[in-house]
Amino acid sequence: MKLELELKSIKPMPAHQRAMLNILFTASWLDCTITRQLRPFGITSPQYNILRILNGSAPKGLSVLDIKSRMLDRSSNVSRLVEKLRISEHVERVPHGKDRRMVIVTISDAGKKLLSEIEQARFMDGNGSTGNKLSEAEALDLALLLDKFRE
Amino acid sequence: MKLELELKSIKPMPAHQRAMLNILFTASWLDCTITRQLRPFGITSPQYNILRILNGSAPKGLSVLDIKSRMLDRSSNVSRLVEKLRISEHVERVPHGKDRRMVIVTISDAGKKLLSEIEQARFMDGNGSTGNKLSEAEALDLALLLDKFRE
DNA sequence: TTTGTTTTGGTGTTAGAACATCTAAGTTTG
DNA sequence: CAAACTTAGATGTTCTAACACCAAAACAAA
Repeated sequence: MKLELELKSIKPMPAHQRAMLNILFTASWLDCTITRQLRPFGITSPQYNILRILNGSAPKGLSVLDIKSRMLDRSSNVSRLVEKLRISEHVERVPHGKDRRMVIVTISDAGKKLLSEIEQARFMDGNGSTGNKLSEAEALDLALLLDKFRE
Repeated sequence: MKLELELKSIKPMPAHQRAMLNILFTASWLDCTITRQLRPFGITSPQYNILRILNGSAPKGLSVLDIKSRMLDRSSNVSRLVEKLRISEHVERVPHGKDRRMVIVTISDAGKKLLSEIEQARFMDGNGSTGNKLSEAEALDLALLLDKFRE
């Protein structure tokens, strides 16, 4: 649906403002659907984000700051999120050998299992994952425009 | 900067996933810059959103549910946000004549003044508002792709 | 009318975001 | 070496998002 209809906006907006509001609105919409998809698995969206980051760098682990620099939302509190994931046994924490300030976090087997379960469920869900209405070329285009938007 | 660089991602991502992550990342980035711009004015980003909505429908006011349906982030708690804005005297609340369940919220003169101050400051800021690196056509394109993404 | 349902807005609760601050370990410099 | 500074991570605090739930008013049906 067009943004103007979603927001019941009457007056037409300038193109740049429309793009900006649309980014915020679409992200909020997307975050909402992801949260809904994750709920049955007892995991939150930032926790899921961390798990995917760790999975991407497995079998090597990452330090807390490394995780933070790779996160979508960099204002979040990685220490506490990692602690939650450790309690639910989806990640493991080992002190770094050389630098005793550092903690290396790795995804556990249970964490990997959870990720694949979630991936399966999302695939089953709405005949493929969210946002697949776009063609391959359009998805590439969208990503490029967003990169440029942030410049 | 390219998303892959921002997130220090090594492996190339499928186009749809890249678009999705880019939406979330860009929105988080955008929200962060907006929050920083609003800080000197003692107002939060959802509060600012409400003020703009009310300004758009002034001099008529809107009910709480009407505001909610027009918000970017629809999960937010409009009652409490409006109460904050009422305390800071940027909005006024009057009970609806006919339907005593309803409350009509309108922007105050102080609220309008704040909005124009913010607009000025944002214009002064980074030689125009955020996201202006896009051409008019690109901004239109981006908005269209986001509309399609949500389908 | 009375009873049940829907709509509108407010509130209670919990987890996390947004900030600052703190401790310990490492690094640099005099 | 010691003192100053930097870095990594944890923690304390405040505010709010995300949910559920509640009360009152309007509405509908018997």
